[in-house]
Amino acid sequence: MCTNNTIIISYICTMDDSLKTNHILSLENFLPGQSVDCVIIGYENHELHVLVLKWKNLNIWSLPGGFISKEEDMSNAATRVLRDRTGLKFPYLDQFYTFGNKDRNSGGVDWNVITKFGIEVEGMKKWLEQRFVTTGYFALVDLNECNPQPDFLSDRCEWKPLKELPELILDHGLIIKKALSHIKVQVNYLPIGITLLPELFTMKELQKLYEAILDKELDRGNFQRKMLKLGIFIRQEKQLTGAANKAPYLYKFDKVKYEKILENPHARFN
Amino acid sequence: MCTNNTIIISYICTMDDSLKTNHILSLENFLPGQSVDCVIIGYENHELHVLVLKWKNLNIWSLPGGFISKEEDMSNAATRVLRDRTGLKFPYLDQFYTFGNKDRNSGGVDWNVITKFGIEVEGMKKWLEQRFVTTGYFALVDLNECNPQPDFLSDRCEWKPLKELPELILDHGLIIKKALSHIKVQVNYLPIGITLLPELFTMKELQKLYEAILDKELDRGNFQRKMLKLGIFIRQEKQLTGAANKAPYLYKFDKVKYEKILENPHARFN
DNA sequence: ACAAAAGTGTTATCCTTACACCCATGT
DNA sequence: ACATGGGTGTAAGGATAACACTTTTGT
Repeated sequence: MCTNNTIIISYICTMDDSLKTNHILSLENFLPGQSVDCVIIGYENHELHVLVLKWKNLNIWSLPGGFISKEEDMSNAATRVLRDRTGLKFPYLDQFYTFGNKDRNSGGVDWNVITKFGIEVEGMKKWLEQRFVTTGYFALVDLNECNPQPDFLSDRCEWKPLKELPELILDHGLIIKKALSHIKVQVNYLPIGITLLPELFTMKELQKLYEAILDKELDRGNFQRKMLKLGIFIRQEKQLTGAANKAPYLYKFDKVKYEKILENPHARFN
Repeated sequence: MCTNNTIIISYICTMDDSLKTNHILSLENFLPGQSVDCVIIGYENHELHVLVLKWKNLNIWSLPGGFISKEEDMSNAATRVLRDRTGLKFPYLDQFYTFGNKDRNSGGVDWNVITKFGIEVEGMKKWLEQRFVTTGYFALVDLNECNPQPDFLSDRCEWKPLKELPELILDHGLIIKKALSHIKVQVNYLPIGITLLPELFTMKELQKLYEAILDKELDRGNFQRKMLKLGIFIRQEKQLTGAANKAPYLYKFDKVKYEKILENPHARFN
């Protein structure tokens, strides 16, 4: 049982080195009935995107998630999931809500499907069928720095724009909604731009990002003035767009000043 | 084993009637390694208070908490704990954070003390010693409407002002801190006044409440104007204080208008 | 009369909003 | 020349902050 489990668990959960050497990996090494799910958010083409998994040979989609080793902090489990799916080392990641409804993961999924995945682990099906309480984490990432990797249940790991999200298993759709509304409410306290945009960006791009998060249009001139007044931007030379208009400036963040300003409430967008 | 457990569990967890009739109550009926803790907040004498428990015959203090039945939603467990400790039927209660550090409840407590409590349940000590992930809920209540009741571990259940909190077990101090900072950040979206103050109150009292939550002083005149402009107050006749000054008006909330205003951001206090 | 606290007023300053205007660029 | 979108300007209205003035009440 151990050898088999060791293989599987290395899929479920790429352990930290410290955990690897100290423990035999098997389902008993995880907290029963507890999991983490990650809403990994990126931004491209003026739209927010979420990273989702498609299950092997099936038209079933889910959020990336994982179990919590008895030897690790819960936040570590979330970091692990995020790292395994994206390759990112120092992501922005935070907890936003814990989903504990009794029936949240009963029904909707026939766990017999895992037998088709070539997974033969003693107790695996029973493990997956038990009642789970899951804690939702959200990550803000630069989509272009990610290298999406499917997990042991899935054959695809893809960015989907919010408006084209497939139907997701269980309450994963609700989990995404909750993450987005959390980000919307907390927008003034989160490092939105610095995590979701590439190193260099235009004010227009930053504005479109805020518009996507707040789900409403903002005035161009006012946005620019408000943002620049924060004093956390470094203006670069002009961009040579080749478009039929004035070339916009490129900006990058003054990371030191950004850190300071996040501690206290700053520019407000309502 | 069952009879004994049934008695104990009725202390740990006053079940809903629906649960009572359907299940034999024993430790196996609870989610292992998962709990809820409640930061129950009241307001009196210009200070925020938290409801805490003192363990039987010991100088050990903790937050009221409980376990989650396999047959109930997690939020129901929190409501149950709150109801059992305060008698309140329709409290304002919300989740704010889940604490999942590996070592959060290892060390610090010698669970052998429970043998002194006259509790003899098979596996009880082991149950309490396992690693727990706990979800924090906060409640905003009218302190005068509460009827504090100790649980099976405690002989006292008391309101303590924030500045006179005793040392608490495990990470319960941290849990309170996190709850307070959550309330501070969310203050404009929470029904602060309507839950924490009695039916009738003066503007001065409301101001002192906001000052306690925000931990800073506010200008009297500006506070009054800002609040009243919200249009959610009904002015009553003057109060006959007997103090050597002009008698202040009493107010009560217009609950219908209050509901509406909480949905959208309203008056801001920073 | 006086102190104390309520209720209300005043003013300068800042922020927000909704536009308008000019500038640079490629077709 | 002209359309397109960037950068900046402006003026009205609202919100904020600091403080002053008046009113009520018990001693």
